[in-house]
Amino acid sequence: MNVVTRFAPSPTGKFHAGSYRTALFSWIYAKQNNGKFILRIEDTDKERSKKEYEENIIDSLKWLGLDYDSFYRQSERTDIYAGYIKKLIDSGHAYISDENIADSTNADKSGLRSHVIRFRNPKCKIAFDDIVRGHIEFDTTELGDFVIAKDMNEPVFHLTNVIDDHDMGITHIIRGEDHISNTPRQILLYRAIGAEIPQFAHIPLLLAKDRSKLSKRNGAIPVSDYRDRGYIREAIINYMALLGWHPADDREILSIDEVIGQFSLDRVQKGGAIFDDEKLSWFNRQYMARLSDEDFISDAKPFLPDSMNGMQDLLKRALSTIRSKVSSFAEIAGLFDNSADLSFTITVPKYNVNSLLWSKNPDKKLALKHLEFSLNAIQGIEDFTMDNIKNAIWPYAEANGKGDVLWPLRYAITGQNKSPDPFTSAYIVGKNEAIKRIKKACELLAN
RNA sequence: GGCCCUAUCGUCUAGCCUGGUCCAGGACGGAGGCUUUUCAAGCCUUAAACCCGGGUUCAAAUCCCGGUAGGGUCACCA
Repeated sequence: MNVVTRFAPSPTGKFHAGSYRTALFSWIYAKQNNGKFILRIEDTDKERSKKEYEENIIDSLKWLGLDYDSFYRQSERTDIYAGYIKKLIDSGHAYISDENIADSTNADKSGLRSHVIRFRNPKCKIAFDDIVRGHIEFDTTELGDFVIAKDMNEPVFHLTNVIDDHDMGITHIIRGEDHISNTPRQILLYRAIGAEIPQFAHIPLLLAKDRSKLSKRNGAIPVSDYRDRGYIREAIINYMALLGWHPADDREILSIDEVIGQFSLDRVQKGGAIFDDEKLSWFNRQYMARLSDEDFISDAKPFLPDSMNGMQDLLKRALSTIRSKVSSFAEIAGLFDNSADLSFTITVPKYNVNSLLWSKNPDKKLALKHLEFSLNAIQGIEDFTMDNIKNAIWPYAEANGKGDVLWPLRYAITGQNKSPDPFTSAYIVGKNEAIKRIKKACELLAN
């Protein structure tokens, strides 16, 4: 069988994790079976559908690399639906119904039509076998004669969804669990139009922290925000794939190809999963760590503040520190802000003399003596590398007390309680600047 | 409320089909420790779960029944 899956969002909000995971599973399933993946914008609700949301969905899909083979927009298919509605009425499956608007239970009665097209419900038992949940049965009696169109040119979700899935040859409908209860009436519709019923796979919902359905108002962060914050797309895909699915072994870092290779709808979880931003962040860090220095710098470039322009050398010297401090590219800028970990590389630190003293042994003379040693050692280094700096000072520090020697040195260079170690810090600022700063600290201590 | 779905550490999950190898494994997060005596990262260690009650069985996280809890859905939205 030639597998065809689809992702059918309504453009009524930004593309967030909930719908993204649904799209991802559909996409993976299509790829894995050498099938086709279709994007269909379900914009039949003219009130709530917005072009900007459609663009956000398309952009996000593109950024993530979820490519589709065909693209449709329901608002452009009105004629097709009208044809089906006519057939349904002619065959007696549907009828034009007189509505008593006053009796409607609908809270908002504005916009209600006096005539509407309803499906003639045969009121029977419907059963289907869901790929992830197994056998599910419903009695459609309570559904009544549900509305399938407001008029010939304004069909409603259930109808357009069924017609399109049939028309586009969708073989597997992979969608959220919230659609389970829509399935029986859609099956009724498939039968009425004489269509084959596709396979259903209802995947569990993504939940907010309070275990309710993830939604815009409920902690759902748009995928485009992650892009803007400098997340790596593979990290997002990897993490999302693991929400509701798990490979047979214990590995968690999986490439997209590995996920496609191992994915199976049978192994999809039945219970909903809470989206955990911290774990996503960990995944992103893992993927950042795998980047070469060159790739890291080029990926980071768009996120660097203007003040970093022309400071490529500094960026390179500080790279190992940056890598250890950051879990997304957008965080790099913050590292160089006032009083942040790397601000000393841009602004010469100001501090109180006493800060130069190791708290467990606050002795000015001792600190001065050790600092003078470090100064000499550093002045004597020809090739100013991190290793050479360390080798020049480390034996002395071990002999004379690491805290006593290293704390004043680090503080002299960085002026901060929290910063990289003294050797790294010296290396990042460079030999001349390091000497300058240590000399200044010595003067302060001498007075 | 009706209908439907679900139920393993705080979170994501493995195991459940084919009962014993599970005093339940991995990962995130937590706690503690190590390190170039500050941070971060890294490494090591550690706490932490089979919703409850009945069965079936020599043996149940795994099978059966009944509760309970959570979620979804009940539109002229999708």
